[in-house]
Amino acid sequence: MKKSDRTRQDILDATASSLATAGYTATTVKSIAETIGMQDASIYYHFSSKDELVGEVLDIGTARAVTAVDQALAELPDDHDPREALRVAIIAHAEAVLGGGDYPRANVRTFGQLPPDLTHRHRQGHRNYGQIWTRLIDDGVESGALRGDLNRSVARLIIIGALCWAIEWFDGTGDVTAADVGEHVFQMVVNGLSADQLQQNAVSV
Amino acid sequence: MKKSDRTRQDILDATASSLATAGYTATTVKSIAETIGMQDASIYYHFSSKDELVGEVLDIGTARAVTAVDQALAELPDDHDPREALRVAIIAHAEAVLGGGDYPRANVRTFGQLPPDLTHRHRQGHRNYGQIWTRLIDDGVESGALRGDLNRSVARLIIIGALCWAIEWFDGTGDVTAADVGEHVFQMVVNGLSADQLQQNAVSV
DNA sequence: GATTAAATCTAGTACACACTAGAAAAGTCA
DNA sequence: TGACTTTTCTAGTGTGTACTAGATTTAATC
Repeated sequence: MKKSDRTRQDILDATASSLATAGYTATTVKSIAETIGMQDASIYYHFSSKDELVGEVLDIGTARAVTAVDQALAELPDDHDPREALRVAIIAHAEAVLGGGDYPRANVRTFGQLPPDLTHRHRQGHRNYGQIWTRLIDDGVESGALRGDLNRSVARLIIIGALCWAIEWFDGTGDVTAADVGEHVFQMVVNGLSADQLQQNAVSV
Repeated sequence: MKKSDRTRQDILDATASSLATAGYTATTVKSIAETIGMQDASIYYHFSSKDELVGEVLDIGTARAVTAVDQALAELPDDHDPREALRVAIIAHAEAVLGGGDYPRANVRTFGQLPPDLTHRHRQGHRNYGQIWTRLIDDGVESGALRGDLNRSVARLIIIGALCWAIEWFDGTGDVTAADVGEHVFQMVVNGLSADQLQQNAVSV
């Protein structure tokens, strides 16, 4: 019983790592098995198919990202500015996906590469995650902190997109951290790049 | 001579379409051949390998995106505001990648799914494209129109990322157009979401 | 230590893929 | 029409993939 759990975890970890760096297609059952020193057939004692294994990795990734953002928001004071909530959520997302473990990275990295079944399976998870952001933006607009002349859904997807695409170029080397990327996204989408804007939250990297 | 050119173009078009909607792995030589009513082996009379064919599609896509942005910038008056240049470039990119043909879409859609050889082959093209944006941001900062306290490289990648990721959710249905997406990206990253900001370029969708 | 259960391995199957060789067909032009 | 070229097809090869069946080993229990 114990042995099985440990091996199962090893398989999940190896899969998450491979998905995060190599993508879905390049992540083969054989390569996963090799990483943990097993034969590929042995994987099937623990998981019934590649996609069930991948699906479980992606579920964990979604859960971790949601937890990271929820936790960051929970730590805010009760009377926080809606913009501060957005800032905290953006940075939490950036740290989870860029600086965090392989699971959330696997999730974003393989987005758009998955077979239809897996794509469909995770649509609901993504919707739930999107609702966190919908609420943040709605709060901001309704409180008057954020402008209301833009399409909120488009705005939400642009924020998430800027963050998700960062996985394609951010490598953690250099002196820009995952939190720095989040701070930049916040500065840009909330305060704007324009020099005419307020810069009370200016940051230099 | 004529027949061959037409067939070759059909193959390129079918490949671009498949890459843009299904991605690299799901785009098989057989599926391309089926689309244009041929046997898969016949493709090899026109192209020596799948990756040479895909590479050519991606080259065309890059070229079209570059042309679209360059052309939009060329139409600006000589004394334009650097922010207006950024706006025009962002909208041109959005229209080329979201509303344009399959070739630029194929380029963005397959980014991160390509085998190492193809990735390497297109790195230079992407670098050249990035330089257009580097120049736009540098102009803005040096003229004082854009704030200079942010990392320009990170800012550039965030803008491009917000635009590129839109391909994952934008479908052209509904009443949001590709240009609307571009306008939103501009409004957000330049003027900012914050209600405190200037809204002289406000847009409603 | 013997018996049972859990975990892994060996050795395969079937299939989809990119790609090849050579025959057949279609097109070109005197 | 007939000779020639260009284009496409038929029929395959080899490779890598997910996955299976059954033997074999390792661990747990009495």
